[in-house]
Amino acid sequence: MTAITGTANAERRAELLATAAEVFAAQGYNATTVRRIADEAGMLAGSLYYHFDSKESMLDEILSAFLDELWTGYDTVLAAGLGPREAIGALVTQSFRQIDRHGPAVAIYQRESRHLSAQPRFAYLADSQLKFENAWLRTLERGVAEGAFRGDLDVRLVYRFVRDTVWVAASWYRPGGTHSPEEIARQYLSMVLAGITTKT
Amino acid sequence: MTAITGTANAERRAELLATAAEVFAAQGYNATTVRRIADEAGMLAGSLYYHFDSKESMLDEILSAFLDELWTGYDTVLAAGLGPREAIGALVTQSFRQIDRHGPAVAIYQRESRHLSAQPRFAYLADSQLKFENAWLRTLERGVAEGAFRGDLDVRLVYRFVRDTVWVAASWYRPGGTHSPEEIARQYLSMVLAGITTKT
Amino acid sequence: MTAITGTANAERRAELLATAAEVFAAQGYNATTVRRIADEAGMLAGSLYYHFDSKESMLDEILSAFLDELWTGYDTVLAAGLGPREAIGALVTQSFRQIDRHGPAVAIYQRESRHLSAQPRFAYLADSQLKFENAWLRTLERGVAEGAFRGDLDVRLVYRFVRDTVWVAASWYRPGGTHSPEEIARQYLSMVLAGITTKT
Amino acid sequence: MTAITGTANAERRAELLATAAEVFAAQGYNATTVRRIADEAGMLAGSLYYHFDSKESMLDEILSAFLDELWTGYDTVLAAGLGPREAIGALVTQSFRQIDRHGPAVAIYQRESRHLSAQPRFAYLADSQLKFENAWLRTLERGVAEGAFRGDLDVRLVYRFVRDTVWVAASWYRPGGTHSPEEIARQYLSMVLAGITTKT
DNA sequence: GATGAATGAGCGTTCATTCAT
DNA sequence: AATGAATGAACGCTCATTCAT
Repeated sequence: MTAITGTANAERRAELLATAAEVFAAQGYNATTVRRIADEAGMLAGSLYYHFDSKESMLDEILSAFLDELWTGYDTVLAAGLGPREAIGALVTQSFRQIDRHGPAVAIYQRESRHLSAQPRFAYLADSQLKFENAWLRTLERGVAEGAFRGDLDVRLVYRFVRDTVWVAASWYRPGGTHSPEEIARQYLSMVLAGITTKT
Repeated sequence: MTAITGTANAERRAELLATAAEVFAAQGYNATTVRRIADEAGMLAGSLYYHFDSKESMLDEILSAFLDELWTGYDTVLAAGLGPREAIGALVTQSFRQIDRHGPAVAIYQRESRHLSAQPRFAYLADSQLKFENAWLRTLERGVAEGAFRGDLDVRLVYRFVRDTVWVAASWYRPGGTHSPEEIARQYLSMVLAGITTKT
Repeated sequence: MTAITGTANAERRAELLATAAEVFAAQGYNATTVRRIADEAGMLAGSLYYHFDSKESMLDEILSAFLDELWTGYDTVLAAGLGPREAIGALVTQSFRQIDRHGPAVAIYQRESRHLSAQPRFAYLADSQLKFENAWLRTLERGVAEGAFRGDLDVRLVYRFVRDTVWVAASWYRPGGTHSPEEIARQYLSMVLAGITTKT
Repeated sequence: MTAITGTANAERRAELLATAAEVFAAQGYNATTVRRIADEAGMLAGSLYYHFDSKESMLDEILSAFLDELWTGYDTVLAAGLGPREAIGALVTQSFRQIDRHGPAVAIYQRESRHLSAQPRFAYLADSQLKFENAWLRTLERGVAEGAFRGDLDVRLVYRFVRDTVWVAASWYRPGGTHSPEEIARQYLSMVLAGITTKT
């Protein structure tokens, strides 16, 4: 009984969060009213507070759930002991899969994370950002050291170039379109890798 | 005397707009209160309305001034009759110069233009966007036709790749840093062009 | 249960509108603050917006409800096929009844209708005004043609005279005073009719 | 020198007050902005404060100047020792002349005096109102006592009837129209007097 | 006498949130 | 679980007023 209710409860929460994420992504967090989310979910604004503490806690759950999944994928890649080129390829592909599966969350993250990370509650965004930066920078530096990547470029610039190149796609990518995430990843990689690898 | 006053007036407006642009860029347009802009400018909220009609008209002036300058530069490049590679290079360099000079405006444009362009007042954003897309797509297609650029990639994907790659830089670029806009443009171009040009 | 709630809801709206009408009538629409209405209703200003879209929509509801009732009464009189003297008498009596029942609305109408009717939302005020004028003028002209009313007076002047004479009473009439609306109508009529009817 | 300046000064004040009165009459006192008056006078809002202490003091001057003139005329009539019928006639004619000469002031008085008279500064409005009421009531009562006016009507009702009948005309009367104030007075009187005098 | 720029109080309105039912 | 009604803080904006120039 309790288990069933708990599951039903969890499902309802997930549904509501998915709805909220879509609206946040479409209109921006600040510009989204709680009433709008409730409308979309077929209830009144006040009723959402039975399920969630606040508008902010909805945002929090959306972003942390996304980051949890993201890091599960990334950590697997990083632990696989791949060479620099393959590692970069795997990370990019992972990223496009996340964009495909968590499009709204990615879009929210892109738009809001900078100013959110100043708040204690969202400090984990800054942590994640740092961990992310470290993972990429180390992989790139390893590639330069091994002679796989060009050494004449500022590594931080390359990092930002690759990072932005990938994540910004969330602003136009729509699931179910012409290209699968893997196909987009393939084309992106063929450009990006050509730009940063040494000529052989 | 009148000339001096006129100039002083125009300077004050420009100062206030620069202040507003910085705050809009840092916090987002919606999240920025008119009181915050006034604080930053050392006056009271109501006083801003002596200089501007509304918060929205400040945004309007910031964005249209930016786009005017941008297109002055772009039109010069596009009318110069350059080859595809050189044209892309010149456009990218122009863009980084704009980021250097109008950083906040670029950041605001990135964040807000999608939903703003639905309003009649900001229809020019959609027009600009279209003109921009045409300029880039034609240059890229010309490059493919002439054999300068790779023909195995989706041209729209390449367009988005290059476009985002450049403009997203506004989100981290700070004037007066280690690299000049021209240096950043040079490094970006050496990556981007390697990714899209045919191997010779 | 739903019916009770629906009724309660409608009653609350009506109460709030009556409160608003009194304040509007006492201080003028523009000079009345939403906070004042809310005070009078025992709530906070923002709470009124749960019930109404705007201050203007309160005004709109007050005026259109009044005009609806007014025309219900007038149309009945006009359709009854009375002679000119009896028709004028019935219209005046109807008017005093409206003043008795909708005193504040009448006062608001007197004070605000001229400038309101320029706004599209309140165009119905101008329509009503025109219909009103037509009804009175035709009745008066019929009376002149039939020899019941004096022909030596400017009919439009007579119209204004009678119209103002009646409606201005709303500015001093208070329900529950010494005279009933019917008694006031009787005395008014005995003056007005003596002034405009031919001597027999 | 001082005299000339003083006169020029007084003329400028009078011009500005006339302008203000027209705007107050057309839009209502509260709805009129100081800036609007200044626009109409060809200056900036702040400049009016060289001539007047405040918006309220403009209103004050307009109303008290009007009442001063009104009472000059009324007092002459009341001191002339006329019979009730002639006295009423002379007062009504005086009133229409005031409407003709001080239309805007009369309109402002009609619209604003009730709520203004609660303020100490405008207590003279209530005084004037009282004096006015006394003059009319005594004249009417004298007429009833002498058998000139009907005794079967409530005198206060008759007073309000005649008073409103006259003053409300300010809301539609425009100087220079078809009828002169004397002609309007004549027609009004022929109706009003027929309504209140005894049949002979 | 008049201007230009600012003040400061207050306005209509929005919205996240609360809570009795 | 959800509703209906309300709160209270904040927002964009207006406007009478001030004052150095």
